[in-house]
Amino acid sequence: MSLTAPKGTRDLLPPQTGVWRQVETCFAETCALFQYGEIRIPTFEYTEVFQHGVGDTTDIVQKEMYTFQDKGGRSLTLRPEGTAGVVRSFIEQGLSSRPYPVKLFYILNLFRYENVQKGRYREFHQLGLEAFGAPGPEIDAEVIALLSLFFERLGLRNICLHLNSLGTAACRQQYNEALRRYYQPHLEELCPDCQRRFEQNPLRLLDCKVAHDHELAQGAPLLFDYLDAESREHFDGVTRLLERWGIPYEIDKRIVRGLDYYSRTVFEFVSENVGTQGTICGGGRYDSLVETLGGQAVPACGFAIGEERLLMEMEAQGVLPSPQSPAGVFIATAEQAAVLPAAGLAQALRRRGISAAVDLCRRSLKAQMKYANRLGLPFSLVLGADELARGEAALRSMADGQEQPVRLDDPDRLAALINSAAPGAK
RNA sequence: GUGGAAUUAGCUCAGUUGGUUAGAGCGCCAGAUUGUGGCUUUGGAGGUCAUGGGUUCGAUUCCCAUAUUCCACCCCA
Repeated sequence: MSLTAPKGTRDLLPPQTGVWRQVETCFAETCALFQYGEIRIPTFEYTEVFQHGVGDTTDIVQKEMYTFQDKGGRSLTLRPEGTAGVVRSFIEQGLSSRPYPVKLFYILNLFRYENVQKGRYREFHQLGLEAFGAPGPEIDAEVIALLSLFFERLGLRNICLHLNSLGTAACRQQYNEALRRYYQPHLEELCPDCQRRFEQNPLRLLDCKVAHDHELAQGAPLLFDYLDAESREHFDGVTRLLERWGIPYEIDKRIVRGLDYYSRTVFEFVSENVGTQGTICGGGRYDSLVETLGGQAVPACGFAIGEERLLMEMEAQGVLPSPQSPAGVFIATAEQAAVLPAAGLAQALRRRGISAAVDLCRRSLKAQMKYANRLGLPFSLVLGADELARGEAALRSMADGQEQPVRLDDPDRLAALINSAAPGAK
């Protein structure tokens, strides 16, 4: 038996989990400010949901899915992304009968069978949202405004917003043909990857890092020139709003997004601090996905933030919230006779919302004090024979060692005392 | 799927040009302090030297394979 977590997965332990929770809480609160509600969906779906939703030709479906048969012979897949499952739920639950737009956010763990590198794991986490039923550019811009506010609340700076439009499926197809016409004479010179891209996804040709191919891409036709009038108008609508809010953006004609379902607006937030996987957030509009998966034609828009990458960026910028020391009190017992009163007092304090712990290892008073110190608790409460005889305990401030007697029969007062001093605890 | 580097205590790392009981710092437990943490000091626990083969009188050390970690390609968050 191998006692290691499977490749590409990892354990998250306290106090690190507290940092994650703070980031997730901040996201949920920001979403609530824009009136999004949380959706929770299954960890696995029928495999077709992703085949049709993400697209049969994508890398995700072709080589990255954790697919298995259950005992009933059904083909199931651990979710490699959130959108397809949310759209499946939108259709199945009849959410199109809710008032539009339907605004949903999620915090999910996802699974992709890939080789591990910086900012990429086999199980990873995304903070994301989807908005259904709003056809205009206003929702695209608002979703970006939400992201902008979220990053601001986390204290992040200088995450570059890259913006592009892929147009409709029709003009993208025209453009793909134009690209092929442009590259056809040079087919032999292209790197093997690009020869494959030429067949499968010509848009990716623009993205190649090989020097020669990169040069060639400079002269390639621009997708912008193939946008229909409505897509142009839509795109202008997005940028107009971003400018109104003072949100900086950069038009990046190379961003393409890997998933088949995007149309018109696509965007990324990119950082230089996350290795070569610098995309912290990717999103855009997907007007035909609901229909593709068997629902009505409902336009939609969304994004996903890579939580691991977001945390890396926060660390690089030095804005990671420090893990919080526990608040509350450790009730130390100097005598066996104090164990029962200590247990009673601990529960009385907890009822009053004060975090309290007692010795569970039957250790010496000294060892108990050491324990309380190591946990970083602001207070300990010492119960011994002398104090018990007087109906008291000694409340000790761990920061300065000052002690004061407190009544054992007045937990309300004790709770108030601890609460009033707690905010100062580091 | 491909390529590079790495793997010694819970953590960060020394080390053995192949030789008997493998070390340090931090952390953990306990004592010095018979009712009190942090500083100091003393001691203790904790390692099949990633796993499996091979070479050798002898392998933690050399060789091969595998696993895992880190980084990169593809691609994505």
